[in-house]
Amino acid sequence: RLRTWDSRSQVHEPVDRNFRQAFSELDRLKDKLAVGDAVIEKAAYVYRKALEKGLVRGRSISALVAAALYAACRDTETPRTLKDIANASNIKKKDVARCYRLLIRELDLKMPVVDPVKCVARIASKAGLSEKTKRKALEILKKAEEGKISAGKDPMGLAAAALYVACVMNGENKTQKDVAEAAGVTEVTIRNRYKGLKTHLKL
Amino acid sequence: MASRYIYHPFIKGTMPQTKPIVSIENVVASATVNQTVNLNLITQIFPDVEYHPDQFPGLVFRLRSPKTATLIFSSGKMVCTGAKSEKMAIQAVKNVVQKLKKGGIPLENEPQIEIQNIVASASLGGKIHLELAARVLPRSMYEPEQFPGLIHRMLDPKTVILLFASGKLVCTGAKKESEVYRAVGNLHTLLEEKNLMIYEG
DNA sequence: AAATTACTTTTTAAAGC
DNA sequence: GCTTTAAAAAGTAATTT
Repeated sequence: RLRTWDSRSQVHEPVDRNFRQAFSELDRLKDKLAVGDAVIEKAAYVYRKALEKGLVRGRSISALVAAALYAACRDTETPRTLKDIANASNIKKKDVARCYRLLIRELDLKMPVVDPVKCVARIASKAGLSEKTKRKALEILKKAEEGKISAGKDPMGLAAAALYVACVMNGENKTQKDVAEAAGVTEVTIRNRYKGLKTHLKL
Repeated sequence: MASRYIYHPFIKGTMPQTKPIVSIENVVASATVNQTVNLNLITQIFPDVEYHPDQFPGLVFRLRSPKTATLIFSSGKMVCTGAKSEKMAIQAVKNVVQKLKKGGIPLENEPQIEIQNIVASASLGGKIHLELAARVLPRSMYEPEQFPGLIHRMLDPKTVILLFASGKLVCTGAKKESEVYRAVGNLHTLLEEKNLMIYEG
């Protein structure tokens, strides 16, 4: 599928040379992150817009490709974290985040806010939690969102805390550390979110 | 919190639901004495200064009052940070130059001073629906995984405001204190117009 | 598990790498 | 781009007690 872009890149302009490098990078990340063609196509579209706007000038192509891919994941609601993209691309999370914000600013992109509900499935499968616990966590999360406790908080931390509470309620033998590691947050964050859930939702 | 200011938007008799409380937190000023300066000589006369030329070309000259840190370069240009008002920033630079003169550093000119940036914090009287604000406010970004506040770029006055769910905010980029008050007032009005504020207590 | 310290974001100038 | 300086906001994190 990337062959159409490759053939377009046959014309030897500096821009096409940049494209080829970006596309091969995207193709490599596609397998590492196991994302679909639609996500890669969106990432390529975003990258092209960035190139047209001259945002690549003086910047790492790899970092911008990674940022474009993260933007595509966010836009398509594909659950990939900044850390996932950073690890797959060997670029510091801080740099991917910086380039991502640049793309949002300069290309006037509007991204949906990460939904904690979508984080639940990933954490639950990584930690090996039951369907019942997952469903309970979703209920807890919905009450939390209604209660306006979510604003400004890391969606992963919220989802992890909801799952931990659900584990306790269902008697699943999972420690805070188990859930924290699966979510990529610390136990302290789970404890802090747990406090909020406990007080505001009377759990 | 040095200079505290309470914003009064009820100019035409329309009483707002809250009055923002603004505090100027940091003022950055640049200055020049229009002549080169021997930084090593300053280090000899003022043993408390920090100067590591291999790390950074500027010398750090700290004042206890006004509590500021001034970077001095061999070109005679300076950057003063930490002041709580435009006036304090200007006075700080004058104090630094005066101390250098009294210490025996040959300076002939008065410093030319320019305010470059003002950082302020403020509290609007209610909580904010950040998620909704992210969708309706132009030039705004809200990424809770990266930072808890919404980043809004205001065109006039040209400033950047970090808005938090608590209704507190940080305004930066202003070059005059009056621009800070105008920016906060503009955002407050905008948030109320678009029903993005939540007044509870 | 509470406290402390420290880092994330934004802004701005300076001289040099 | 980076380096250094200051400052606030609220969240997350790494250490220490």
